[in-house]
Amino acid sequence: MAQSIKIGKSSSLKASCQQCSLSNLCLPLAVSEDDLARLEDVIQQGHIFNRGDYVFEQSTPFRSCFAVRSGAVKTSIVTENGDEQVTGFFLPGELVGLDSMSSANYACSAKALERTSVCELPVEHLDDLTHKLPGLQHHFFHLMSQEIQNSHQLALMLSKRTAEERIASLLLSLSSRFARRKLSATQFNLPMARNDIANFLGLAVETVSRVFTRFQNQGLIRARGREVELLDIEALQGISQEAEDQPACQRKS
Amino acid sequence: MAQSIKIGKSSSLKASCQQCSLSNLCLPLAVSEDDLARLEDVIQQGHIFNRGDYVFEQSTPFRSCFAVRSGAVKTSIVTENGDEQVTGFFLPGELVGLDSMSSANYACSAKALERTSVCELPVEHLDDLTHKLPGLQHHFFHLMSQEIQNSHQLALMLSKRTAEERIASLLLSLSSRFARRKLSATQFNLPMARNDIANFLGLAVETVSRVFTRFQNQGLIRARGREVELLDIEALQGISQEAEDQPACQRKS
DNA sequence: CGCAGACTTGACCGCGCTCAATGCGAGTGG
DNA sequence: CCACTCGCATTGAGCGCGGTCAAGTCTGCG
Repeated sequence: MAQSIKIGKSSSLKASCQQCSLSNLCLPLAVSEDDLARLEDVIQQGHIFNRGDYVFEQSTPFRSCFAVRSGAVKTSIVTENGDEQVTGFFLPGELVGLDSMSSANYACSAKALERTSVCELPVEHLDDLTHKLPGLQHHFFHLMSQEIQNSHQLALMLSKRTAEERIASLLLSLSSRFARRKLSATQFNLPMARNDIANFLGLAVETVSRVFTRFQNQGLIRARGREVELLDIEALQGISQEAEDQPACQRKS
Repeated sequence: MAQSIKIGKSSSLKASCQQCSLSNLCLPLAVSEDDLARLEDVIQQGHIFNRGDYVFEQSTPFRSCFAVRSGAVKTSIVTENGDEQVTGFFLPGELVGLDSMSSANYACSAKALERTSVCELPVEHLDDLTHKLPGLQHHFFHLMSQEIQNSHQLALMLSKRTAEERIASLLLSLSSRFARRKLSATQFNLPMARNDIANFLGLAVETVSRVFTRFQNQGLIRARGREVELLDIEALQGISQEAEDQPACQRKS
């Protein structure tokens, strides 16, 4: 199923967290240099997954969180009925599995959207570590609370936003996350299929497709398959935050 | 604004967490008896809020989480545009504010839906405590991860469920949470207005109203204002989990 | 008693879903 | 090299759920 390759004997390819180009995203300032050394003993680097592989599957025993190093991961929950909800997309530097912390089993499945490498953080060791390093505990609380906030933002989108607003928001979110990694904010490849976008945003695939072409006709984006270029970011921001009231400048009183 | 009454000099009305009837919900088994004593030193009990009072407000400095002791609280986020999303309802024994943990400011507002008393857990002290009590850290990780899961379930509802399914789900959720506190699972008062239900479930107030009367006409519930009686829980469960496919017994192959 | 806010009910309509057909690119095998 | 297939994406036609707008009713409170 999931093809996981452990690399070497730990010395050869075991790049340290200190040298990792993502360290400022993945573990920002939370821990001192000394502490980093301890952390590295615990983290298992170099798991590789191919497109479609599961990093972990819902309802299997919870063992670890995973930091995405390269590639991309989507998480989703499945109900008894079999319908699925994509709950998030995770890009390099982001942490997957926080929704299962201290649970017996994984609360969602995590699937690689493309060839992806991750670092594994086994919880058993994490418990010890967070106990010894107060900064790390803080950091986890912070990451988890942000995960909650993200999910609340998603709920707001799903319940209040139109199709165009949702898609503009998603494009901008991806854009800023690429920018954080010093990649182009205006030109990138979508790691996920239209289907995943639709599911995540609570839309039909056809609607996603239609909005993409509409945006293209309006000159807001240029899209060919998964290649996307944002041509008018300000307009997209305007769409993504559209209020239901008229903007102040147009209101009567 | 928020009328917060600190009670006595701590000895008189300061019921201990051990004696609190909600302790098994609020702090289940996570800490030993000795540890409970330490915890009690930190928790401030007896804040009282009237209907409509804010327990805390979005974007004000984050200081504490709050455990609901009696009454009910709703949390909501507000965007720049001014539209609001109710993100949760909190009943006695449940913890409010986890989405702001380790943030500078509260990520949402919390408003009392009726006369409500809460216990306050100041984070500064919590940091020390979780450091000393490994069980408590676990407990918080667990509560926060469940909060994420709840929010993901909400997202699933908002993006996949019909109006009837959403309302059936909410009624059943409230029912089981009342039951956990040894209250009737079939007869209770809704702590929130139709408006709040509508906002939470991503519906219009009118739709909520219509579904309530439809359920009533079908003999599933009896509702008069905020008084609700669930007459056919099994039917409601059936509705809440309705699959988009035909049930297996009716499928062709 | 009267008012304001919450709730209900009805008529209408539009966004986005459904169903169905077609287009397109990549991988496969003859 | 083309023919074929399979998955994914696009486009069009039609319609239904739930939103909007507008009255009307109920409830609690001063």
